[in-house]
Amino acid sequence: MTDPFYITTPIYYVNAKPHLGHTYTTIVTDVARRFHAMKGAETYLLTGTDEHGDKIVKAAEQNGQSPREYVDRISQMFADLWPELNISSDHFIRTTDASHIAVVIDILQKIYDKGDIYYSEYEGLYCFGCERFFNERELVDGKCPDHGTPPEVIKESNYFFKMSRYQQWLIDTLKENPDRIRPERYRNEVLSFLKEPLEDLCISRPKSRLQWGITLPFDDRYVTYVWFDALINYISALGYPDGALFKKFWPHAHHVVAKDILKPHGIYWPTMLKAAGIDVYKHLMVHGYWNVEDSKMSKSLGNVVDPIYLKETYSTDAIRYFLMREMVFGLDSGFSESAIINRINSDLANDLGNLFSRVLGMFHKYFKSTVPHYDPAVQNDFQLDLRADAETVISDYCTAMENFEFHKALASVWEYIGKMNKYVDVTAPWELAKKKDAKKQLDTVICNLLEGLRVVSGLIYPVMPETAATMQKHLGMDPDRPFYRIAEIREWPQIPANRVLPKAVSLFPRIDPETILKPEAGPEESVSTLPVEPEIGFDDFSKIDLRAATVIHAENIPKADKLLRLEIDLGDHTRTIVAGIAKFYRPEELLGKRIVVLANLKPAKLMGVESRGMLLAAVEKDACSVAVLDRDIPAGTRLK
RNA sequence: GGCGAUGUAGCUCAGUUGGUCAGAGCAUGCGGCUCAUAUCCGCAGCGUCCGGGGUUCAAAUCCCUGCAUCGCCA
Repeated sequence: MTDPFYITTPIYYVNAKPHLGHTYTTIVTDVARRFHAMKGAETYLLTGTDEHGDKIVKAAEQNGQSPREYVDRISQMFADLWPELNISSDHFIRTTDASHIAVVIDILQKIYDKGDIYYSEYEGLYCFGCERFFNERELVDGKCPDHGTPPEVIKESNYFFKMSRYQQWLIDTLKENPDRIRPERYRNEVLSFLKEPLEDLCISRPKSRLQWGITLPFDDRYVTYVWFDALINYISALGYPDGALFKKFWPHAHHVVAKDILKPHGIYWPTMLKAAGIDVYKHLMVHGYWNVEDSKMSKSLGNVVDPIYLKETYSTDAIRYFLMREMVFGLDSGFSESAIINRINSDLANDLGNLFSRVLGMFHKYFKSTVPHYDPAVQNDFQLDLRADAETVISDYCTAMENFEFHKALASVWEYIGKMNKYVDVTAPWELAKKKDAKKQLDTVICNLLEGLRVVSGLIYPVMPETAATMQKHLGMDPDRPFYRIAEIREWPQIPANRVLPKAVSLFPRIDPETILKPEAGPEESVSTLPVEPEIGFDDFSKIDLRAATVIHAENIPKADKLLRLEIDLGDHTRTIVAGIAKFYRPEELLGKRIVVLANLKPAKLMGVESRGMLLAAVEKDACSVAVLDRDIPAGTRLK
């Protein structure tokens, strides 16, 4: 009856810890899966990790581990995180799994036998420091952006997948299936990309450069390019080609990805599937980015986007709600802790939590915790009809959820919550309780409110499963039922008369923004009153590698009104640093200055620019002065 | 440089085919209730619907142009 529902996250690249972006994507898939289960579908949720490629080898080296040890460790961090956020996948795939590797080899061989893979020589600009090719655009003044050295032209032979052969087919199939890639803007993006001739895809890396990958079945001197390997996870996980899961779920595949990996999923993957003789996935759902504003100046950005920090500070359900309510699927959204607190306080605490509390409070007070008899005949004494409104909200909600318009789905539920609050106000049960002849009315009013809460609890389940369960427990519903199907939620009334309900609890305590956002005051406000840091010894100081450096280039970073990007000369090499002084210095003011740089600071990415070190400056709220050396000294000289 | 998108109240955004379209939520101010987590309900603002031109009886909505922001591509 209801189609099976197969939904995937991308497999996450294990060169970094899980962060907010991974969290959002994965929660989306979990919410969608739970919703489809409510519609009666058999569901399958796949996530996992992508573990091959040269970036992994580098990251492992930096951590002093073998690639295997490293990927095991990071992969486990992902696997451990999802249950913390109430996400349970049906399978967690790793591209280092033997079963996955076997399928990749199978697909490669199939496409190779078909004649869609050929061997060819390639010439390009190669940086030996980075161990990778660059194209002209990526170079800065013709030099490697990381090493400051000019790349060399080298020739390399590789295997290529004839992606170009499927260009017209891909265009046609996208036009025949206008909703394959959603939202529409991303479909248009892919189509516009396809207006230009498609280049064939290089799918191998010589082992002289990279060993950490899947060896090509037809040439053991090469390993498979990481994207070609990775995408296949979506079918290898289901036991392609003959697995029962593959047969059942693959025709109903929905991939959820962030917009940065639109091209591999919108172009590489369908052409790969076509070449291998496999049907294309049903939907590719593309979402935007969370633009993070750090509200706590002294806390690193990393902390705020750390899923565990968020969960521990705000609760899993609150974070899930915030992410689903705040972002319009497909568009970018702002992320800040004050926005989270705002949502929690107004939507969760004031609207839903307080409604739950006031309804159950009256119920226990007026009915001694025992559910009264529901008499539909007593309806209509008031202008509001919670039962009819429930029908409407359930329909609106379902439509929105099916279209991945989670924010709309939740907004419609909250509209209903608003109606319930209004209903309490208009019916004024506390007045009815005082009148002797209004018992029947009071019964009906409370029953309607309990039923309304039941509907709400059912609908919020995909987003807030814990809260749904708590509400249902206090409404006397079956505690063993994880969720209710849409068709069941529609039935009204359902809460049995005479059932005794447990005392209410507070679903969402209000959060005082001060307690979370205040404690670690930013250096901006408090520098003048801060005591000097605790004493350190000389050995502590000697860990700090300060160097004289000359600014050879400076520019503003687009979109970042506080940041400047500086190229600095350190004597034997140059490097890029990012400085948060754009409000006080124009780029040209800094050119040629002899500044002081903390040279052994761990690199960090700011607004997409990697900063390798930081300059020293005296900073307060409205002023800033960069430390400069007052006499000539060679760049690179150490300060001590 | 090419293609595309967006620009609506302090903030985040709805506004389908041009005619109650000037809206919602949050924030702000005022009033009301007391069942409730100082919550809830009601009322009130503030907008040159980016600027300029045009089509039309009528445009936030269509056309042209300028500016700004963003995305993709080169």
